[in-house]
Amino acid sequence: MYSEKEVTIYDIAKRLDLSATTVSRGLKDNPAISKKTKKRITDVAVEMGYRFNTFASNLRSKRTNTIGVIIPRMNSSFMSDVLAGMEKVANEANYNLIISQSLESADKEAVNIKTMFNNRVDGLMVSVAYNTNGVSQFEMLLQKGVPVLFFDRTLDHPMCPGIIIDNQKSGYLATRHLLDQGCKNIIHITGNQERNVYSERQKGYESALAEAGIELNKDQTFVTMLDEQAGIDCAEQILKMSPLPDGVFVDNDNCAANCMMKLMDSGIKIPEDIAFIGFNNDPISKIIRPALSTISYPGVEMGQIAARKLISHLNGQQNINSTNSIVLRSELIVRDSSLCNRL
Amino acid sequence: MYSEKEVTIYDIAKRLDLSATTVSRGLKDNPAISKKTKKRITDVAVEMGYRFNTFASNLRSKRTNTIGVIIPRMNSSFMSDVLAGMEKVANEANYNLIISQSLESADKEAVNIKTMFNNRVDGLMVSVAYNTNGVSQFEMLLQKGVPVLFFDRTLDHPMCPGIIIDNQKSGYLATRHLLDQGCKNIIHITGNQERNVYSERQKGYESALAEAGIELNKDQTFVTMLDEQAGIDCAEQILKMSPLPDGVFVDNDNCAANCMMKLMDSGIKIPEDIAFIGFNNDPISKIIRPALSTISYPGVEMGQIAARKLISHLNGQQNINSTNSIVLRSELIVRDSSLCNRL
DNA sequence: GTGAAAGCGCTAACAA
DNA sequence: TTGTTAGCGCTTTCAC
Repeated sequence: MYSEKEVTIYDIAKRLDLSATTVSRGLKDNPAISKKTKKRITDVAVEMGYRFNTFASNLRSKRTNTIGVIIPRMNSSFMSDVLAGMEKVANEANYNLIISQSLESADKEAVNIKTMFNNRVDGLMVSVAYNTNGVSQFEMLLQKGVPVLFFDRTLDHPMCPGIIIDNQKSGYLATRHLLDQGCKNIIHITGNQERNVYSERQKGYESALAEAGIELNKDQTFVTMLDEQAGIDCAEQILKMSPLPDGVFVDNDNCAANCMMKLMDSGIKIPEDIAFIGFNNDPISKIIRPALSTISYPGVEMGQIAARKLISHLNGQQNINSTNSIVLRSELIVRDSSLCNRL
Repeated sequence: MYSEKEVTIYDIAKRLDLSATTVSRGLKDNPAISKKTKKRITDVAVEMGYRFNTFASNLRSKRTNTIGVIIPRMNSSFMSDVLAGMEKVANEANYNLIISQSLESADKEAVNIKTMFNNRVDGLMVSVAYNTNGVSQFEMLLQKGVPVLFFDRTLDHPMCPGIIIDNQKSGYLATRHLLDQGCKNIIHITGNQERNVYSERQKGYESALAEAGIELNKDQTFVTMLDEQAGIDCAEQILKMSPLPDGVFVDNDNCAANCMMKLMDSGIKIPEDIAFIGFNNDPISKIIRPALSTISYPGVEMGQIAARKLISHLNGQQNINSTNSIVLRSELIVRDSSLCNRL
């Protein structure tokens, strides 16, 4: 496939009557090499069309300066914030990022982990798929001393810290806010209860109800994929309920938005008939009318902290196992979709 | 950093009293190796915790089975569709994807190209950054016979085909639709006119106006970043105009949505006072009220076709230079935001 | 169906 | 400040 033979440091060395080592050092900006020699080397390298061979380098040095990231999907505002945060920190520390999507499939995630493993990532940051089960797929990495860190959707593992928000408190705050508005019959649209983020929010929902002396009704918790279709499907279910709920707490803004629209299209008034609150503070929550109340989620910060934590471990500055989890601040954001004031 | 010594095919070979060659073949499922030997090899590999060394393999074989993708950002619904399409095709053909973001910066893009180059991608697919200038940064790849293909935001290069939609026609259709609704004073909110996608849409806008006998007013073309802030800024500019425009065509749905909301918050009625049409058919266009008219953009298909094209070149099935560009179908989608019928 | 030998391009360790 | 030597782990080539 290649039209010309590759130029190596040996070719440059021969041309300049130097050793390959010197050329290697010169290209790496090693302080042991004189300015003059460096310039000669880089000039000839450019002239000869030399390109650095990452594979040979990695093979020899056994370091890749690459960090793997596995996420469910990149097409959410939250995730791209996280990635932006990680990228910035990694870049400044001279690490590359390999990003891959599990597309919410545990199988695909396992394949991605294996690929990362074979590509010898120095460390791995993961937000697990919807249906991921157990932590065994990470053992091969940990056994080789490759640190694994979870963020957002975490798993419990003694070796792997998690960067999270207080999901239970957030679920409590959201539910409590609806209760404060006078809602008495509140639906929680959530995700797989195996995922910490969703089960914690459910706990928060339950504790707020309990505190208000409202009995928990399991039929009022909808476990879904939290995508657009789920929002529409839930709306249809809600329309069949009697009595109608007077409040809905959805663990995802996009899902909430679709649910809301479907209900409004069917003549339901929001917030008068049903109050709504979402989660994540996605841009859509500001655009939709009524504007969607939600819980803020510090994506950029989460990405930065995760990357910083991992890199400081890789550089030997701070062992990653010294922390179990880091909890970031999240906040209730009240907008029109929940302001019904029925009291 | 690694706790144990790495297991190599030699270790497996020694243990099984075979040669490294045989082990390599066994792991690769080479037909020359007997079923029984294969099983012994894979079993011992697992037992010993062997992991395939991609670097050594790539170094030796001079192939990476990796395709690079450089895009402005991943956080749009359109781009994640494209990536999903590429990923599927690449996966099936046994290629890996390395994805990186230019974040709309030509400098970062150039760095990414270089990284891809050093990582010896077999081919590269690019949608260029907002301010990319010229094509020289791709020459190093082309000189080494690494094929480069553009999609969406393309550059003109005799060696690099582009996968696009008919942006001019789409711009024409959008503008024409507003004219058909009786708009006579139409703003076009677009991006850098160096980018084909935006200049072509501007051409379409201009030709529709010309056809309707409306004189072009350069003040009615806003060149912006097309992001959320741009939408808000444009709304503020529009509010200062006298007379107010009666139609707005925005080259991006998200930008359009933010512009629309800002105008509505200021008391403008849509579509009665100002009709709106966006571009891309993002999910937000369906959620916003009034629902946003737009131009559909076949992201998944674009990704699949781009990947298929590149891979068939890499496999020697069809030379990539035989095509200059592939134009996909896009369509006008009429929703409430443009239905003002002033005629 | 299996093996021996060579070398991909780089850098670590040691030497000068 | 620069050089020598060796070897990272794999696959290719040729041989049987």
